[in-house]
Amino acid sequence: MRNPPSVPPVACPPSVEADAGSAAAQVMLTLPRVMDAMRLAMRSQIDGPLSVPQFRGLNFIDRHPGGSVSALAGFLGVTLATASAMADRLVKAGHLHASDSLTDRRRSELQISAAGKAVLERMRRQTRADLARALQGRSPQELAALVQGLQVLDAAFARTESP
Amino acid sequence: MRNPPSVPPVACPPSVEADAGSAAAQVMLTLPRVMDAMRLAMRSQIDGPLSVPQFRGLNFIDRHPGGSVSALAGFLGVTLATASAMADRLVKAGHLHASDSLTDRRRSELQISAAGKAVLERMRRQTRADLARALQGRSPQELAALVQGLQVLDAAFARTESP
DNA sequence: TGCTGATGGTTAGCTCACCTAAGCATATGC
DNA sequence: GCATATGCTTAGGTGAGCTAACCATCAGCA
Repeated sequence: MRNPPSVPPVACPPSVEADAGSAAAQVMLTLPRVMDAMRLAMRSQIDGPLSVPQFRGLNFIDRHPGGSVSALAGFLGVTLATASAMADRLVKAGHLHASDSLTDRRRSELQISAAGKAVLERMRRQTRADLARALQGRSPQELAALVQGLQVLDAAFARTESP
Repeated sequence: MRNPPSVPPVACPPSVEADAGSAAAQVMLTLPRVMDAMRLAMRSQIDGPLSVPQFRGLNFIDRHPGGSVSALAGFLGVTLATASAMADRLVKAGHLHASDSLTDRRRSELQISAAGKAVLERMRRQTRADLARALQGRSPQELAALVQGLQVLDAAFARTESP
């Protein structure tokens, strides 16, 4: 049981009190709401109706060309079966193509297609714009606070993604 | 142009630059990851396997006893059909019970059951504890930044929930 | 060399969360 | 009193997730 450091080494004292518990409560309150908005923003895309998981998966393959289904599953935090099904749908939709690895014939290597890249790019921009619109009107201070807060979250929940 | 009240004007200048666009990008990056962790924390509950939407729904009814299916749908941001199905499952699971309204016989009034209340309470505590554990080790400053950031998000995406 | 176990994927079968479309019952407004 | 609006359900579909069972293939080793 540690008592809180009596004098936190900050130049600028935080204006809200927070411990891990109340931060957790705030996460439970806020995140689902915003995810809803994000899902909505993505679904309402004119042409490229990628779900949030599909968007993440496509992004992953974009950044890791030739990545395997297992790697995809690892990144998404789902089972192999789930990732396999998702890759299947993305291939069927023409966003990905899969080829057998030459060095390990069990493996299948995923590549993003030109069409997939285009969709991805459009989705990125559009969704980002939609979210940005919702954040319009927040002051620069608020936005800075938001980014900082999310970076903390990110660090706390980072799954080790290999470079 | 109002100056923004939810977060008091900070005396100390933000250490990150942020505009709505980059904040949006950070949201897209971070939120899905953390939602995954939250889903996981909820599913791994020994006894009360509520999904995130079910948890939210149960919470809503807990705070709004006698709430209708429409109200539930409105809160969750889903169609009536979806909310109806969800209420059905929750009733079947014994977490909720539904009764016909006396004043409007189309309406059905949802109440949380004692069992539901117990499950809800346990889930709340457990999930909160799980998330808090993930946030363990963050400094008080970081946690304060997180809470502030989330409050900004919350304000930006608040759906008007009736009193 | 051949067995054994780990790894990579797929298939089948299930639940839940979404949706749209269609339909039924009740309220309400003119 | 009839048209319209509201509350909800049913039917049918997709995607995301799971477990369990299974087939390949690879790698270690006796």
